[in-house]
Amino acid sequence: MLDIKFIRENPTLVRDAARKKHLVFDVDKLVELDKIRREAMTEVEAMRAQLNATSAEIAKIEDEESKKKSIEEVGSLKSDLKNREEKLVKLNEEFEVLMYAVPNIPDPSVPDGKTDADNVEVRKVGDIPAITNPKDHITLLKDLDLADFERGTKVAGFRGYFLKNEAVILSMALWQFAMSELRAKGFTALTTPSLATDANFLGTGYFPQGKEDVFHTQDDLSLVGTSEVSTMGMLRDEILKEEEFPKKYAAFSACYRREIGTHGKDTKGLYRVHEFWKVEQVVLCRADHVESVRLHEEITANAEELLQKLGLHYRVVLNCGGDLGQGQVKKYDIETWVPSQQKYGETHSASYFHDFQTRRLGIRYKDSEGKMRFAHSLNNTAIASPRILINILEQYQTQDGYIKVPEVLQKYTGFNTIPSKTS
RNA sequence: GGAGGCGUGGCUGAGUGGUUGAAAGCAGCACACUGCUAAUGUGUUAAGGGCCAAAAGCCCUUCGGAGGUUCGAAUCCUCCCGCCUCCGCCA
Repeated sequence: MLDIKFIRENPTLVRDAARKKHLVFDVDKLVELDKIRREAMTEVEAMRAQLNATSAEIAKIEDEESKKKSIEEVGSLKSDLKNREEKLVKLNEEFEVLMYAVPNIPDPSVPDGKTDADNVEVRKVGDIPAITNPKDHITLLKDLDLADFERGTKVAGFRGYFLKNEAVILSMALWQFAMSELRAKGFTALTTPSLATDANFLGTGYFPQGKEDVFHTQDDLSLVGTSEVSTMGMLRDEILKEEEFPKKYAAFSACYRREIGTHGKDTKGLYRVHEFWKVEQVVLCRADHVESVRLHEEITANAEELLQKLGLHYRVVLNCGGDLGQGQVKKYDIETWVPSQQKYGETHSASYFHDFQTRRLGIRYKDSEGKMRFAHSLNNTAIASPRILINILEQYQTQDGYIKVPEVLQKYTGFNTIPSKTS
């Protein structure tokens, strides 16, 4: 959500933002509605003022007879007011719908483009591992008895899976590794609720537009697709202390995604699943663009450092306008090398929002001049598993059929290799 | 599952139908004073919004949330949410 005053003064910026993000949004309609709404508001408020003044007078009247008379006189004013209030409520509802659909303004450095195919590569890090005839992760998982997809779908339906044996331990090692690294950088470790109320989804920008993408329960709670929802929600309606900034959280939770728009895509294996686990970096800072940018680079670097320590080859891409979410100002995706496909697959996503989320969530602080301000927010993946297992298994496979465990994980796994089970 | 209690400003906490947007304390800010670095005194400090070019000013809304009663509600009624206590149940 943006400040209506900003929208009023900069309709062109909003219009351009929608165009760049390839979103349909009618700014002129919003500005016009805002005008009508304010006129109605002024009217209603004037009537309320009159009513309030009259009530105050009535309180002072001693004589019962004239008191009664004054009370009767208020009647018509009240019914008139009620009518106008009802109209105003409707206008406000319409206004709110549009306000929740306003796109945030992308940074000028965001390239034009429609889909992820138009994203711009920023850098490649590490070397493409030299593996002849690499097996894909599904084959590896089956050969080494690390997953069961058949019974996964039996139990959980399409995209269901069981991880088994070393794959389980490897996943847990990854979470521990990510947590330890981030804690060493001053992040606060959290486990967060996977079930959350609508307000949290609305506040982070996933609702109302993305309502179809999440699982709902019969108790008005929905399953989060990322712990960003619950972590940001944790601070909803709070007034924070400026000196606490930047607040950095390493938030771990199960994540659930319906993947309704992707039915035909990535139907095999661990790349696109309904249920996974993720350590997420969530950061709040003071309302300062430069600080947001600095931290955005920092959380991107944090994720890269994890990948480097894991010895994985990856690249960073700058997402184009069409590949940005409604609230995102700028986003880097980190794509990690998948040898069997000879291409990169998305494993991380780092974005910043300015005050788009915090304005919806009501996360504020008092600045040094005593002015109330909305904080800025950012987030990035640290490690999402099982997806990252694809890259590890494939990049660490050997010609002999076993898989080496990345050195930094060995102290968590307690083993150095995942042996081949096939003879 | 049963019974009861509670939810007030950054924090603690008073307030049960009419200048109460809300006492008091703490914290914050400003000024004054003190030769000692923190105390004392005085004043001041809620948020969101509308009118306005802006300031000043005026006005509206907000005492967990949503409705209702009333000329008038933090205060009465209904529902919902959250917290606490006791009993039961389960581990």
